[in-house]
Amino acid sequence: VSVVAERMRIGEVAARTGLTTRTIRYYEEIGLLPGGDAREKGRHRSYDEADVERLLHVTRLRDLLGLSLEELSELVEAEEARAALRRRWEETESREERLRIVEQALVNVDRQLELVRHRTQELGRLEQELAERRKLILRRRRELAGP
Amino acid sequence: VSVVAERMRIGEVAARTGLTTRTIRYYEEIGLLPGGDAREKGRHRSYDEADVERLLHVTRLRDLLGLSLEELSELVEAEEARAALRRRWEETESREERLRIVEQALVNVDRQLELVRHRTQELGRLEQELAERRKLILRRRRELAGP
DNA sequence: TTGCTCCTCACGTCACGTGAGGTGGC
DNA sequence: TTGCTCCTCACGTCACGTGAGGTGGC
Repeated sequence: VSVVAERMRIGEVAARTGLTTRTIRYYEEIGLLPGGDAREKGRHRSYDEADVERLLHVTRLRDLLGLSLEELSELVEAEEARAALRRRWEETESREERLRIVEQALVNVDRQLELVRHRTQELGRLEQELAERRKLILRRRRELAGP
Repeated sequence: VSVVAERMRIGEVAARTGLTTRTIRYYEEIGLLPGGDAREKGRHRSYDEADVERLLHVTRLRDLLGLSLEELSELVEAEEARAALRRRWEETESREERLRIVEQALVNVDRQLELVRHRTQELGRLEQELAERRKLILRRRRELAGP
């Protein structure tokens, strides 16, 4: 029993994602967001819940990993393909095809995990160095306050 | 016994920091890098070890924390003031002034530490969610491979 | 029907990249 | 003196911001 997808306009998507409408339109322009292919010029854009989640995920990767939009496109492209395939999941009775889809999803999430962990390590090193500096400062302060 | 500061030109600084000469000149242009105030137009720029370390630190904050150059300037401004004051450290016999310098350095490093830790937390949450997703995918794969 | 939101240009900005043509210093 | 590096414009690009003027749909 599938529910009809809740449709929203760009303003609501902007409010829910914290992005501007300009940014959302720009992402469609460069192909990062699919964008209703069959929209007549001048008519309003329409989005659903999946679009919001996609935007939230993409912008999180953008901010936390510092990726360019082109890199993001590549990273998420496979994911898109997966989503498209997943829509065919129900229709797909072939076990081999289902395995292919799942395998692809795994490669994808693993790539993202690797990037996140690498970043975390770099941040860890930076934190260590800052903490070391802090110690030095504290020591100097103690010496000054001392006898 | 202080050593005469090792002077280098912009190309060497670029090589050692991984930045382009254009970026280094741009940072000077916007005031992020002090830049030899008294350089005759057309003459070569000159840098020392401290400049290299400053650039390395600043670009690390830029990349890992995603700060704008203006935010970076503010964050590092206090640091610059500190460095300037530190040069006067030797000449400063006043205990109160030395304490002020050390106190300022502490505030500064603490601000940077807070930003780093906040980032680390956000990355941690993202990693958790991705790991969760990975589990789901693995479960699906098992089900497909099963009987 | 009236507002509010959305639409499409189109120019501005930030943080540089990329030459073009010319001078400096080991 | 000859190369190589550096110099200063100055225009291009990426990822949007910011209006201007006009239409769409509850």
